[in-house]
Amino acid sequence: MVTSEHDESAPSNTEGRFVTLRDIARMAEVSISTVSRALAGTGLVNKRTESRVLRIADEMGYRPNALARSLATRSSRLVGLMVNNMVNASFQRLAEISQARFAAAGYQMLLCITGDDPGQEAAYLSTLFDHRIEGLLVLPTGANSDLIERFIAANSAVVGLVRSHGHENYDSVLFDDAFGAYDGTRQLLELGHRRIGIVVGRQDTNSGRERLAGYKRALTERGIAIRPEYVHSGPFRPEFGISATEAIMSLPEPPTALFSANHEASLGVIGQLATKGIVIPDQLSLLCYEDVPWFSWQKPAISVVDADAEALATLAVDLLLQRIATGAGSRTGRVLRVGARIIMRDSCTPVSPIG
Amino acid sequence: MVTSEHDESAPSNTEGRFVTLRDIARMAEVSISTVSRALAGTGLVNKRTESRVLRIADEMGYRPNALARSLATRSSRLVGLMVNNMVNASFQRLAEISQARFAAAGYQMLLCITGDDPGQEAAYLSTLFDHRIEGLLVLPTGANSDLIERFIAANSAVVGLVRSHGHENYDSVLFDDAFGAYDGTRQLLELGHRRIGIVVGRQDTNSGRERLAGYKRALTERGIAIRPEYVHSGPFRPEFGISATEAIMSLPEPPTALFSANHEASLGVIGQLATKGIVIPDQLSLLCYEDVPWFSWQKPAISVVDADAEALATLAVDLLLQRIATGAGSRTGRVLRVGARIIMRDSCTPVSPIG
DNA sequence: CTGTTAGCGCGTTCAG
DNA sequence: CTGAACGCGCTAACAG
Repeated sequence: MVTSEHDESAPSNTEGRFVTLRDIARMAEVSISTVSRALAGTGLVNKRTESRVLRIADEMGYRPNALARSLATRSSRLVGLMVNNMVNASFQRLAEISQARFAAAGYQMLLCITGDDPGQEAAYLSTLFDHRIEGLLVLPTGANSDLIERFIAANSAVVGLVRSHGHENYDSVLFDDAFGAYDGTRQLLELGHRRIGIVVGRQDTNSGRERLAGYKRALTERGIAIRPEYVHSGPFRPEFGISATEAIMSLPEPPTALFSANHEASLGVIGQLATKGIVIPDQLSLLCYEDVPWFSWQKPAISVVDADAEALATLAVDLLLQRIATGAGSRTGRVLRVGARIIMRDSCTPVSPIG
Repeated sequence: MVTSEHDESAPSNTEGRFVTLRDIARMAEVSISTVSRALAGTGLVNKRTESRVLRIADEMGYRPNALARSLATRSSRLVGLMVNNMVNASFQRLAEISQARFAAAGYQMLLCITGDDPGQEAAYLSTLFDHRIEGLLVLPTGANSDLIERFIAANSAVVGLVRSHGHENYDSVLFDDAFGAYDGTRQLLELGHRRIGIVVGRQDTNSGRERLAGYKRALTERGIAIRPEYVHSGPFRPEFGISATEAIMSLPEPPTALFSANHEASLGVIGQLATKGIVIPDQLSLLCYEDVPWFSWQKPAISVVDADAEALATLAVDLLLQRIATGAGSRTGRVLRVGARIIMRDSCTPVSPIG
């Protein structure tokens, strides 16, 4: 009886139709609710019918319709990740880690890549809102705070990443660039360097400002005057690294150490140093910012201040998950910082006594 | 009348509730269907009421519930992207490009990162199925073809990426590694090299096998015997690059050119070459596989056979989109190849006359 | 042009 | 323990 074949078209799932609770209910000769309860494992169902339903569901290849479930439960179990690009090593780790952790927590992740374009960002924020995401991890351009506010108004959790524009209504987790640069500069100081150049990001960015500030603080603390000709701030591009390096190293009195605190420019810095035949670390100690695998395979291996993207990602996801679980709760707008760590390899040495 | 305030709690969207069609309908004093039609821009609505509805919807901050819409229309407008990791440059481009193109076509992308683990892959395939994705871009481990078949059985489009295990039921777009390696080797031959070493991937992978085959074919065509001591195949890890390089370059008669056709190993190859003090390209011409930005900033800049991830991504997405649009249609299981391109920089020179 | 009705697939009362 | 009935928010016939 149970295994009898009905000649009414059996929903054999060969033609674009999906197996639904009703199909199983018919087959098992019980009601939809019973099937639903059995599948949910509520324990409110007769053991024997439960296992029978489960078996039939399995045989029919049943898979719940997440959309329908979301609608009924009013919870989408969807989260959004919105970043600039996927090229930056930090964002890669962010995507990998958050995707894994969200999945483990039963959430699916919608990925959006803005290219740092406010227009794109606005469009994506709307779509994500439409999908009723329960949480948003966002590296904001700053131009769409109103759209972001909409999420928290609708009771979804938001955690900001990497950038903060001051007074948002949600928590943000940022790199502690000020301290990282401070610490990196101090290391150079420890090695005896007194003439330290820096290539840093644009001063209208968080990281650019903070890293420069850290550098200055370290120097000032040691009573060393800031030499304007030693500091170059500019765009996050390799080309800028070239020109800045050229300028700094052509000085009548060039530095003995260079802090390349603009990651994208580092490519140009390293290239230009090689072009000029400046040998590292003998003639110049080099310290970069943000670790990438090839740094450790360079000759000499490049020392870095690593921004620790893993830590940031982990913290951000945990925060978001917790926020989702506990409800919006307190909208403090805290700013958390994840510390940088210094990885000393072979590109920095004590300043030579004659230097 | 229209603007009168009802004392029943107005849905002012300040408390986690979302504005629905019904809210607008009440406010505009029309039926839900009229609102739906007005918002959909069907033109089946009186111009004046349409604009009024639109205005009210806007004022109330209405945003359609994508989940409910999906359920009603039986189309989720969701697609899935499933890859190994996000570190590989090819996958980054894949993610960026596909996300952008899908978004432009009105699809949202669910990202899944498998870590090349069949277990993870299986879990993700199920979740994606549950979400009723309309299309899937997948770099398959090969262990879950049954789960992938389920998608095409359910009439969703599938396009395979990078790997093919032979006889799948869906189209795949792969890199033309055999030709890329063949072409790269030929370039080296053109430069006069006759002793050419190769460091390549594991022979139980598609790319590993094909690249080695391409290398061999180029040599054979020129009547040059394959020297076993010149070919090293192994894992996709920098460490392997080190040992392979060490072995090859310690040979009594080392090659005059080295083809590092295992991208991950290239880091180690380059590092080890530097360690041994082998100067490129004077003592050895070096050709790598898969371009990354830092190759062009090395001194000398590294020549590469670039696998052209953009082309692959673009083609794959187009294929999938088209497949979604036209329905499953022919399930030919075609295998498309995107050609590699050679980017000659400074790491290869003609073999020296004395060499 | 508009309103009424009927689902989409599922969870969740509320009675039995 | 089980089934009937309702609703999630929206689209899609079907009448008027």
